[in-house]
Amino acid sequence: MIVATETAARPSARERLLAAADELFYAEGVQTVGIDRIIEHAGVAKASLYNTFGSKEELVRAYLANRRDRSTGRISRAIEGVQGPRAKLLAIFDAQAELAASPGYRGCAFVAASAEARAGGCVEQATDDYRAWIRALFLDLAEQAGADDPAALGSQLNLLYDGATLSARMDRDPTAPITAKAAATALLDAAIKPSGRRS
Amino acid sequence: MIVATETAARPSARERLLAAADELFYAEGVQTVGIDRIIEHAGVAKASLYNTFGSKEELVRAYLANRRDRSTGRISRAIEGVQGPRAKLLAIFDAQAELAASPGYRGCAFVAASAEARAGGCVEQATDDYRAWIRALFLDLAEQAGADDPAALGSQLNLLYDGATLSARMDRDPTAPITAKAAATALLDAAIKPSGRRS
DNA sequence: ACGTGAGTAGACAGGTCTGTCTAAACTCGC
DNA sequence: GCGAGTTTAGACAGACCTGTCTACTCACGT
Repeated sequence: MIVATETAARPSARERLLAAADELFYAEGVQTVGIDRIIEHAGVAKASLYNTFGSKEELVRAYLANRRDRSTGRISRAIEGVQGPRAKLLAIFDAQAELAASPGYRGCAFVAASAEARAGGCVEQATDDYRAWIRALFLDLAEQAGADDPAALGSQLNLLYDGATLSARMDRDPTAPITAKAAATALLDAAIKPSGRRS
Repeated sequence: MIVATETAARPSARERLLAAADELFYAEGVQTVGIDRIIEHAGVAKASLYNTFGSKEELVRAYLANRRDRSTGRISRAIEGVQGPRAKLLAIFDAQAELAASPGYRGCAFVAASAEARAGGCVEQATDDYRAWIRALFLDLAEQAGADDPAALGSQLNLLYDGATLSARMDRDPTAPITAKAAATALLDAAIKPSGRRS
């Protein structure tokens, strides 16, 4: 088994391909960007791509898996230093605001990929995985926060999160997560009856 | 000028092309569906398409304009029989719920088209028009409802509306607008201080 | 020095796409 | 009937796409 040069001096062909795919697929769309653009941007030969991934679809799958890991990792990191479920929930929107304000932001990669892919393909599966993770996170934190109806609160906050994603993309408005956070605050206040101690 | 057969017995070639484009573009995507599929589904010759619209891009533009007119018309109809701005705002979500539960629903056509098109094209312009109309509607009703901060409330409700659109599509969950309506109710209660009369 | 294996450049096949063009068929007022 | 304009079917051009294949280069362990 040859596992050398994994994190060697210069990035391997696989890493350069993944980096190029991430950049181009996200910026212009999975369907729009062709293989030739990818390999040109990565600086590798076409045969290297097909030796490494086997097909474009497999490259798309790897691109989405990479996006999922980075997104869930970013959110996890954003809330891990925050104390209390209520503050954690609001910190999710702060992290989203920071992301939406970063240059080159074009909305959720899964929404874009899903709009281009046909139903039932590998894109749909990756999308379902990613969205299930976020949904579970909102539900978990809503339970921890002591909501009267955690499922309802979690869904509502998730809706705000999705809406901010969509608006930031479609309206090119990086302040959408800020608006969502304000609405989330109001929903939290309404959904959590203070049981003894005040905020 | 020849303007006969506008609404004659059998639909004109233009109408059949538009109907075919609406069905196929919405179901499978603007980029994915080719000219040949459109003309086959419409039952017209390729030359008729290019004589009528001139290019595929122009057909896409007509498709989106048609979608916009039907969407804004549907929303206008849904709220025109409802008394009071608060009830009108909630009726928007009822209309959305009905739409999301209809067979073949695949989310917002503009979101899908925007994900496929390149930035700056005619799709972006049509999308901006449509979204500006909805944004103005939410702002107008929030003002009429007497919100303390109409701009904030309008944006927040718009965010819920967008989130429900996205979730209904991505999660294949037609109940998302119902969830959004519940959240909208809570936001309305929090944003409108009762000034004299009760609900 | 040499063989091995990975990477490279690029031609190529087979398919699909948009858009043009030709020639035949059809419609309809007269 | 007839002639003018419209519609039709389909071939075609030119571009682009994915994926395969050949031949060459280069690093490297032994």
